[in-house]
Amino acid sequence: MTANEAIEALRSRGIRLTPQREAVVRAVFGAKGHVTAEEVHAAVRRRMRAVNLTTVYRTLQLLEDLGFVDHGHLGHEAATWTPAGPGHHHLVCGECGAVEELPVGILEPFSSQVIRVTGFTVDVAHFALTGTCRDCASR
Amino acid sequence: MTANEAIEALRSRGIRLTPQREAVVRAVFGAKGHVTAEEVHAAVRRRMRAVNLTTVYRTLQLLEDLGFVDHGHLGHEAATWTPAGPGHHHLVCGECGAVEELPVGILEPFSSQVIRVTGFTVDVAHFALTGTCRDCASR
DNA sequence: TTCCGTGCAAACAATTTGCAATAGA
DNA sequence: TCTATTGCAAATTGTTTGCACGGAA
Repeated sequence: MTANEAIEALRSRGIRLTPQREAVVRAVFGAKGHVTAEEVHAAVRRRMRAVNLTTVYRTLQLLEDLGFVDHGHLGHEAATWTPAGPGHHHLVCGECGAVEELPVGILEPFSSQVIRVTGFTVDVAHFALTGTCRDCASR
Repeated sequence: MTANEAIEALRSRGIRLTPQREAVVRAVFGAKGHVTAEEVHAAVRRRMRAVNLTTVYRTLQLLEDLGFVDHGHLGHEAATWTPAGPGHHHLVCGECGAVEELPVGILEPFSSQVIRVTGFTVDVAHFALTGTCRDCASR
């Protein structure tokens, strides 16, 4: 889904299209990777005079409810948003903060085992796993 | 490690043993499972007149630095502490909040694959995975 | 016109920090 | 004694909420 498609989807569902919402959509879909609400806020401000952080949060929430974006937690800090998609798992180094992305498929055997044993459907992408990266481990 | 052992270990390392610290140690080691700082605070208060929440946080931090306890995150709310140990992984149901514990061993094949491919040593127990439990999934 | 959406300020929860008073060793 | 530890209040960070005004449809 592209920014334009998301905007069109909003309109066709009868959801009011405001310049703020359009700007937030473009910021999330236009970002390279994960963005925090603050980052979206900053990006939006670059194009519009003033948009409230609250509005950014509310719009991200709306977009998530509609299934257009997802959010996850890379660590103790702010949540991050991405356009909705298959997602990937994150490994965050507790020492240096480096983030490594893994395709969710790598956890596939694990997820199926879990669902078989416990009935739990795992949402692998929501919380990151922490650990120690190669560089920090070798110190 | 038991509460008494932890207390003895503090003493033998020349770390000042205050009644507050002793109480926090007993609260964490005496709890059935994971406890939040608030819960430790409440438990401690049951035995002592007044201990500050700040002191509870500081003591938990100290105990963690010494390797006597670990903390993890089950969801968006408060962190939880447990006596240090092999740990287990947590699956939290996003719908109903049910928590399922898994021995970390179940992730062993995954962890070794990750360390082989990326060099990352995964700390499987720190953040919980989210998902949907059997009951909620069948609704 | 009619609500929905926005901005603002204030509320929130979990946790941390500065600093003076206090109490272990 | 002398420094580590405590308590208290205030600061922080990320996020949410209440409410009156303003703007999409």
